[in-house]
Amino acid sequence: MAYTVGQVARAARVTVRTLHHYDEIGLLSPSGRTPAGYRRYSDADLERLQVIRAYRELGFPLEEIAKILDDPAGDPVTHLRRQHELLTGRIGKLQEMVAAIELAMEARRMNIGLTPEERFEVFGDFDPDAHAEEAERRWGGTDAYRQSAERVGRYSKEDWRRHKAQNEDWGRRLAELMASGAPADSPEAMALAEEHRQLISRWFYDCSYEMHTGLADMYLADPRFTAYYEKIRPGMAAYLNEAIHANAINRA
Amino acid sequence: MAYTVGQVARAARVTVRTLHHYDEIGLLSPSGRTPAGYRRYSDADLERLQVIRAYRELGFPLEEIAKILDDPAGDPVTHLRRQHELLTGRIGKLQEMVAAIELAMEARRMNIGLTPEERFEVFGDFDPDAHAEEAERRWGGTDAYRQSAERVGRYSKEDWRRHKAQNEDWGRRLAELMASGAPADSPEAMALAEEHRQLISRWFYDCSYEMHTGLADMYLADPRFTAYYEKIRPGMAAYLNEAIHANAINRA
DNA sequence: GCTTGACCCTCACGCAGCGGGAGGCGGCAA
DNA sequence: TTGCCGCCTCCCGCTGCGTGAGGGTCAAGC
Repeated sequence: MAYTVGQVARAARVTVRTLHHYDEIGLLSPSGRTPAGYRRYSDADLERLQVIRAYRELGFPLEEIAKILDDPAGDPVTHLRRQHELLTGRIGKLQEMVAAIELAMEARRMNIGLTPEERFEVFGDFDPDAHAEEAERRWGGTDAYRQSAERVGRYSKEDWRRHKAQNEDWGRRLAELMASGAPADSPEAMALAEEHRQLISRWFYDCSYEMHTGLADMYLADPRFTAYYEKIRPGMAAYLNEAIHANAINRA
Repeated sequence: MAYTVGQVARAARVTVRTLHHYDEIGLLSPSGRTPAGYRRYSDADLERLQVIRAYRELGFPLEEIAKILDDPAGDPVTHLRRQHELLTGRIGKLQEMVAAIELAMEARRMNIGLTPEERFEVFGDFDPDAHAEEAERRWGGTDAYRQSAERVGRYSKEDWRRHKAQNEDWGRRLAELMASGAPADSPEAMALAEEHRQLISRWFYDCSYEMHTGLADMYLADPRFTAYYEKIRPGMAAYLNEAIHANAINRA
């Protein structure tokens, strides 16, 4: 029923100093003290600390947390609800960042240049002003980028050439399969989808089925990726998309 | 090709002051200056800043970022890959937090007391020592909790009584349906699952179909929730779980 | 009753990562 | 040449603690 600083600290995964600090600034003062001056925390204090920790974890400054907590309208359910919303929002933001990184990776893999703006888009909101201002040189430096094989990093030119050859070979076979009239969910198409996935995994990053379907959708959504595949053979972007999805479902 | 601080700041969504700071500590020094002393950033500087921002966003201290960036083995793909891993890891952590919050919400709704440990479990890793130390009073204070209706916050006793009545009525009807032998994916069962979802939404928090299936799984995984339903009628936890899933699939 | 080790207390300084302002020069459009 | 915006260099301030120093306390075991 009554806990010492140390106990509270361990339970709440914070340091004793942090509790001292919260006491100092009046955010969480223990409801009692022993004759010797030791802090004694009650269950209610623990509950308050829990809420504090949750908001902190979500990036709230202590002062604001104090305000929220002292708001008379702030019952526990309200906090939980708000935290739930904030969390799902943050998850969404992180997923966008993941998508942006996957885009960057695929752009490298396919040697597609990104605009400066896109390279910063990872961080969410986009200032339309900055966008407009930089729009002029949007397609300026990209062509130089598009040609440089060193962009993929530590791979040697030889490595890069081999990857490119494998990739082109794969593309040829997929084009042939399409020409043969095999449906996108045929075993042969799925096999080529799987090969595509493993090509990525071998050369770039571990590509799960989930990621793979994400990439597939990107190929349809982003005109540059679409163009990449359409240039190999018209209809290939959609065909590949379907084959990748079929493959993912089949393997799951 | 050469940008001023202001331009870079706007593009990268940071303040000029931040760029000054990065220059001061040598993390990102512009590759040139004008005769007047104005900082001039090159494309390479921008690219470096992009990587810096990404790691910062992931919570890395500047010093560590400097180390990572000056690591000769650190090519761009390595960074992207690492960032991708870190991001998915963080998403996982946040999803656990979401699950913990949903657990807390449902525990409140069903008037099930949580142990102090669980209430802090939101924050990930659990110290087994602290756990052992507190295990004694694990079931101590819970009974008092279990009885207090005020725990749900700002609802009046009257509100709470009404929710309880609705809830019990719903439980009775589900039990009757089970007794009638209707399968868990029958329209009637799905209707009751939907009612369950709306009961939650009306009284506590907006419950999406996705959340609802998450709750359903929790009912099976957590013995306290299971017990809650089994006490109404044996087999109800599994039955409800199936009905909720069927309902979610049907509405999607 | 006494020691011992873990735990608690109160200062008090330090640090990261900037924010924000003062005071002043530079660039360029009208 | 005037005005205005943007750039420069100090430099002080803030948050949220970390990390001692220096010293009391409590429960256990002898």
